Amino acid sequence: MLMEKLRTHHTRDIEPEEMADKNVNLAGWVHEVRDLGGICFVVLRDREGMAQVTLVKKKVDADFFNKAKKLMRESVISVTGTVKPEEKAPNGYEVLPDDITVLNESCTPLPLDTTGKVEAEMDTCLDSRYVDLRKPRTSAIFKIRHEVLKAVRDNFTREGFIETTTPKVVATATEGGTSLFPITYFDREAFLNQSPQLFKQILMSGGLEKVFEIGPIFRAEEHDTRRHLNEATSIDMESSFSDHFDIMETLENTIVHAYSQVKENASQQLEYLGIDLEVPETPFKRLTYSEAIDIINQYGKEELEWGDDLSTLSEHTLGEHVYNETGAHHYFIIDWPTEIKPFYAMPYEDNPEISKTFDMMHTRLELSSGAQRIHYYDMLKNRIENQGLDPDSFDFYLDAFGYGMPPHAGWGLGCERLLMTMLGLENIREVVLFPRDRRRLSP
RNA sequence: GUUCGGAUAGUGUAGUGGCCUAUCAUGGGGCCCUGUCGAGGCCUCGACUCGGGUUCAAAUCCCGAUCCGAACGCCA
Repeated sequence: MLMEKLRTHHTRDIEPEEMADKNVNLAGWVHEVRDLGGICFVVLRDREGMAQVTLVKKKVDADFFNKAKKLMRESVISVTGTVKPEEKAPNGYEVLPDDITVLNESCTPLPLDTTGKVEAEMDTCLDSRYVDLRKPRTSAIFKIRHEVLKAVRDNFTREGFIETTTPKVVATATEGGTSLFPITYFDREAFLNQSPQLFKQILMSGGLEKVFEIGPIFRAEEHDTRRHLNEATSIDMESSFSDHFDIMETLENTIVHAYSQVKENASQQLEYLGIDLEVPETPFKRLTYSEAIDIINQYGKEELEWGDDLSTLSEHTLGEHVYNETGAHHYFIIDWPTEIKPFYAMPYEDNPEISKTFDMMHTRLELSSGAQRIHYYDMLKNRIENQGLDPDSFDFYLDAFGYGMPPHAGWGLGCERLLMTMLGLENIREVVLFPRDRRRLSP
């Protein structure tokens, strides 16, 4: 049998009135079988939706009827039949089958229920992702993820950025701080890269002017929360002849475009998830770090001093305060103390205690951080030394600053955090097909 | 890593010392049923994480292990 005969249409392609009495081939999984005695409904599910296949006992061959009602849930089938508009059927039509071919029978019992009658815990779902993904709710998340990534690419492209890919296997623990995963690279030690940061800056020296990258980042931190992954997807950009305020606008535009494209192109998926998506309004509120500390000290349960990093609790205090004041989830914290930001952050010329940096927050979570970068060789080398790092291990990076590095700025945005906040999901693992966390290495 | 909580059929659960031959739902098998859409009715199958201990008696109490969840911490 030729493969194209297995399917002529997806379930959603069928227009009941236009296609009445037409012959179609559907292919997919047996979602459910409802045997009422004299009539039997087989619900076929494909990626796009579901179709009801109806068999009337009196009108079809007895063997065919008995075979259909014994179909196992989640077996893969192909159905040849005619379209019949039918008000009583779920999508306004049903298919009266001439033949049902079992392409591959499913075992029983299933590792989890795909129909939504019985919930499964996340661990169960992740262990059996191949079945979990057949739940319309789960696959909706990944269709939306696709729309987000597509929108992000669209937005960068229309703003004149070019897409790049940089190495994920790197020679040195480039930035200190976070732990890296060591690997063996032939006879040498290497690491999985924690961020494309240094490479995208080198590309500014390379004259590409505006670049972006969407790719994996790896962090060997033993964190154990619902918002951390050890392998995540980072949306990164770097832009020459720009300062931090310029790229904050790009970030706002990226977020807004992602939201509006999802709203436009994934309405069915949003419905599955029960989400009425609100596109955020720009500009996002800009709060200085000093103002943030004042708010936390005034409204929070802890005292922070200027120069402290924000704790989880204080992020929540701040996020809730901003939401109550503005009704918006997204906001910026700008002008951070230079000391608590990475070595490449550019200090203000008139006040080097603070830097041209920002974090972009969602009510309970940091989504992005960015900065204008230091583009002067000597200044950068000093900052590396001041932070207790060895400038020699940064040669491949520092060299790029000696031969015409333009002023530039950039940010990194966590793809998964963007998605989880967009969809109001509690656990970041829900938006990753095969999440890597402290404990999970397979599937 | 710290603190707290949990582990019962394939899945999700009820069950705080004897009434457990373990509840309910879903699912599998069987029977009935012509319009279901979480179809319905009847029958049936299928489980107490592991190892010690206390007790006449442990799913239940205690100790240890393993695994899981939540908050925090860590996260240039």
